[in-house]
Amino acid sequence: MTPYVLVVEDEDALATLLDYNLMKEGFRVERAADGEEALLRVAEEPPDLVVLDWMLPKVSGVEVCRQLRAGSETRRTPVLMLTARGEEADKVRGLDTGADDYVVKPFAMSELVARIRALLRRTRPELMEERLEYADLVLDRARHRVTRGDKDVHLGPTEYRLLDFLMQRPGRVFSRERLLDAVWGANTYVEVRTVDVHVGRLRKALRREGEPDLIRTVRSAGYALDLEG
Amino acid sequence: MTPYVLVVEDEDALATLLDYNLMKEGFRVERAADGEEALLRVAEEPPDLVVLDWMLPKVSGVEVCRQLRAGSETRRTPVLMLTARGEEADKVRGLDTGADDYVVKPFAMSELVARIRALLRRTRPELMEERLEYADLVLDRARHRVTRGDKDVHLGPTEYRLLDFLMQRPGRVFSRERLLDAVWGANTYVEVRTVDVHVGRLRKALRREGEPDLIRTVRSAGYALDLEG
DNA sequence: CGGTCTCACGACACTTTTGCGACAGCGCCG
DNA sequence: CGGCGCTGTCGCAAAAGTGTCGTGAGACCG
Repeated sequence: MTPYVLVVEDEDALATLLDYNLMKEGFRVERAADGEEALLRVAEEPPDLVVLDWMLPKVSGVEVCRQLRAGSETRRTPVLMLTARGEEADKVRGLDTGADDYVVKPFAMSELVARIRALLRRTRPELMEERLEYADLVLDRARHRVTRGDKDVHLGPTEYRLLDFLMQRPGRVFSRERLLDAVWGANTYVEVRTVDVHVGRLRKALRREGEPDLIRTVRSAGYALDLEG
Repeated sequence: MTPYVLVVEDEDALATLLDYNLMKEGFRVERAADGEEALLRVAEEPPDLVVLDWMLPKVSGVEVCRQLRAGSETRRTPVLMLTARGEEADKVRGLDTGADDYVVKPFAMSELVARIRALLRRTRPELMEERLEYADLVLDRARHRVTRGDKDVHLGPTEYRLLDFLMQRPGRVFSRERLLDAVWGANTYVEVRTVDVHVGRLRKALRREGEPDLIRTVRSAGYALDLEG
């Protein structure tokens, strides 16, 4: 979980307010003060959703949006536009910009949050799911609790996030690099092999006598959550 | 309980009176002196109910009400209008604009409180629940009393509110930030770690020889009311 | 069937996060 | 006033979790 939202807004006070409130709502937030910085950050780590001010220094919101649509990694990243009252609201509505939704300033924070939630639910339902299941494994995000066949499994924070990520796409193989990005965050500097260690720990925690191993190692490729080790 | 009521009233004496009385009745109260401030506060933290003066500087009560109805988060927030005597004719329109109830100034405080209670009971029954239970824990809101297995538990005001909040969703994990918002109020500036201290105090107060700890710590995530520490 | 590569795993030193006792400040009440 | 109950902050020690390394077992390849 912890969807990653990039807030692109030049007005500092508003950016801070957004940051604070979205953080509070359980999102991971990064900020960019202009279009240029926004594109840099997106390149660093593609966000799950972008909140984009219409008017921006250097590269305008519309242009940022266009470029997002051009990138293969970000083509489907939902964009929520912030527009001032009279400001070209019709154009945004017209959707020529490629924004998926918009709110008009000034807006209620609660409305913004609701719209963000709605967008994410539409585009990335697995991020919003309260409960992930695979085989006899259950991960309950609200309770922050993992069980395997009714028995509680205790995980450290990192193993928990790792499992959460793997459970979003069971069966799929992820490279160590991909896992580092997803679980540790894009700009953390950690040995790649550290992933092995945590996968090992997760395996151990998930291990049940007689039950099959749920994590599959794909030699020289990565790991996957999968019946049949 | 501790429903959060936003009082929007420009006349200072009346606002203070309302604040004082509602507080006394067990509500958490915030004040806004005009429509603009009201909308800001609502954006910060959506209240459980709004007491709204009909006549307001900057943005009128009707307009505030209309905007509340526009926000998806606040669409269902009950609004209680305060109208002056001469504004009788406007009563109907007040209800047209989406207010859920109204009282005519001057009014008896007890009537206002009764109407607030009625509205909340209708819209947010879980907030008005008289009695919360979990395991052998009982929190009686009417008596403002907590017992664990027949034995009285003494709590300070903060621990009481904290427990009340946790008991509304047992098992769920709340971050320290979320708890600060819910228990201390959204715009109070208190160290995050203070939550730990109060959780600690609550734990101690709830502790019974031989019984399990009812509060679960989730490392790097928060706390939950839960059997099975 | 060796030579490589890759991975699992235990050990360990280091960080981060929590629990807790101590303490000073505050508002209230007799 | 002076005590009392409550609060918020500190600092420290314990607990829990983290990242790196070395070793050895197995997998893959020609």
